[in-house]
Formats: sequence, C-alpha cells, structure tokens
Amino acid sequence: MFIEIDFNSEEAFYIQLRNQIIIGIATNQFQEGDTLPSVRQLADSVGINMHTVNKAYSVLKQEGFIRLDRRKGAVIALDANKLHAMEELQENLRVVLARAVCKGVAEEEVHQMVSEIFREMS
Amino acid sequence: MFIEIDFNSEEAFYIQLRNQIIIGIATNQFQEGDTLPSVRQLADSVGINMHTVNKAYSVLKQEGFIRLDRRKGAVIALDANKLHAMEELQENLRVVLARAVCKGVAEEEVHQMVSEIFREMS
DNA sequence: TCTTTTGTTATATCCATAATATAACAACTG
DNA sequence: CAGTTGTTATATTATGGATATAACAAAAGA
Repeated sequence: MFIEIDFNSEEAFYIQLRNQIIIGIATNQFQEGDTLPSVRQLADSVGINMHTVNKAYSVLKQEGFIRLDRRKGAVIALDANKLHAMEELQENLRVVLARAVCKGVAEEEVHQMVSEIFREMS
Repeated sequence: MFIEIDFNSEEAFYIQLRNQIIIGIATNQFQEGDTLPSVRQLADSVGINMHTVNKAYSVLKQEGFIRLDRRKGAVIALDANKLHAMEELQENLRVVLARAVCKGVAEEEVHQMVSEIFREMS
C-alpha cells in the first residue's frame, strides 16, 4: 500500500496518515492481523518525523482501528463498536450533506456517490 | 434560529458557528437574502469574542455561503459552484464512509441514513 | 552473547492557529 | 449628533502540530 504525505495540504500530517490507513483498511489493502510499518520506517519513507507517525498510530489505536503489540508493532485490529460508529457517521454526514445541499446537490446524486464509493471499496 | 457554542467540544468555536449556520441554511431556517446577527451581537449572545464570530463569517464568505454587505451585514448568498461542491463532497464521503465500513456499517444503512438526513433537511 | 531494531517515554524547541482584549476608523442608521 | 455597524490593526495567551535528541527495555537476528 502506498502512503504519502501532501506537504501542501492544510490537513495535519498525522491526520493524513490516519485517513489513508483507514481507507486502506476499508479497501482491504490492509487486513485484520496485518502489521503496519514501524514508526521509524514509515517516517523515513514518507519524509516526516518519527513522532508524527507515532501520533497517527496512537490515534488509530484510540479510535479502535489497530492494536499496538510489543513484539509485532502496529497490527490491524478493529473493535467494531457499531453503535458508536453509526452515531459518529450521522454527525459527520449531517455537516457534509448540509454543505452539499446548500450548493444544489440533490439527494439522488448523493446516493449515487455513496454507491460509487462502496463499489470502489468492496 | 438557535446558535450555541459547546465549550467542551474539541472543535474550534468558529468552526462550530460555521457548521451550525450551514445546517441552518440547509434546513431553510436561513433563507437567501436573510441577514445574520451582527458580529458583536452574536458574540454577545453566545458568549464569545467578536473576532471569533468575525472569523466564522469570513470563512462562510470565502466558502460561498454568505455575502458581506457594508450596510446590511452578513447576508445569506449562495454561490452554488456545484462542480466544486461535488468534488468536496466526494473527498469528505470517502473518509467518512471508510471509517464506517471498517466498523461494520453496511451500504444500505448508509443509504437509509442519507435519506433520513435529507428528510430532516427538506 | 552481541548488535540491531523495535516501541515507548521524556524533554525541548519552533511555528501556526485559536481565542481573547483594546482600540481605532469610516460608513450607515435613527 | 449619537449609536451601531463592518473592518482593520496590534498584542497577548494558550494550545496543538511538527521536529530534534535522547534514553531505555524488550524483542529479533546473527
């Protein structure tokens, strides 16, 4: 899987890493039990500091996407708290969809886009 | 329309204001041509600084949701750049849906939630 | 065993951003 | 004229993002 940093983005580096890894899990490029690169290794390969990668991993652990093993490192391990995920999804969608609606995006267009994204991820 | 600040939220005050106003527009609580409270007035009523409200308004203008009129103040005025809105929507959905998918949320559940949010907003 | 790599923790610094506090000015309102 | 408006400027404080070293215990490989 290719992970890279957009140094011109306004998004924090550790957020970019987190999002890319989450998308990697959703697209099955990372699977349950797979190990992520070591913090030093990933930091080196994308050109940022070790602690920034460490922060991304810490957030991913705190949010229930990986497990930090003393011997194996960062291991993909989902604690699927679906109730919590649904609440988070709803709050996120409320803002994201409101923005789109204001700009004239229709409901059918959103449904189509959702379907397309699921197609990409399956 | 009720605007309020969650002082315990991790979200920046000006982002909270921005999102609530956008949701207000999407739900027709604010309509094209309506004026928002003056920066001093809104700052006073929600208990934050004038400049924080000013920043929220500046962002809303920059993102094409309001127009800043010398005499009327902040006026709801949408420049509906739909192409841009669709691109932004897609990028946002990619991350938001990936998070949900990892936690076991199914495509139908997303479609249902989208429909429900559109029902709330119409 | 020795060496290397690993995760982890602890400081420290630098910079940008968020939020606040005054202040001032031009323009509009009553 | 007095009050309110948007706007701009400056300054301060606090927080968060990113980096730089450094150190240590545990695991892995030779």
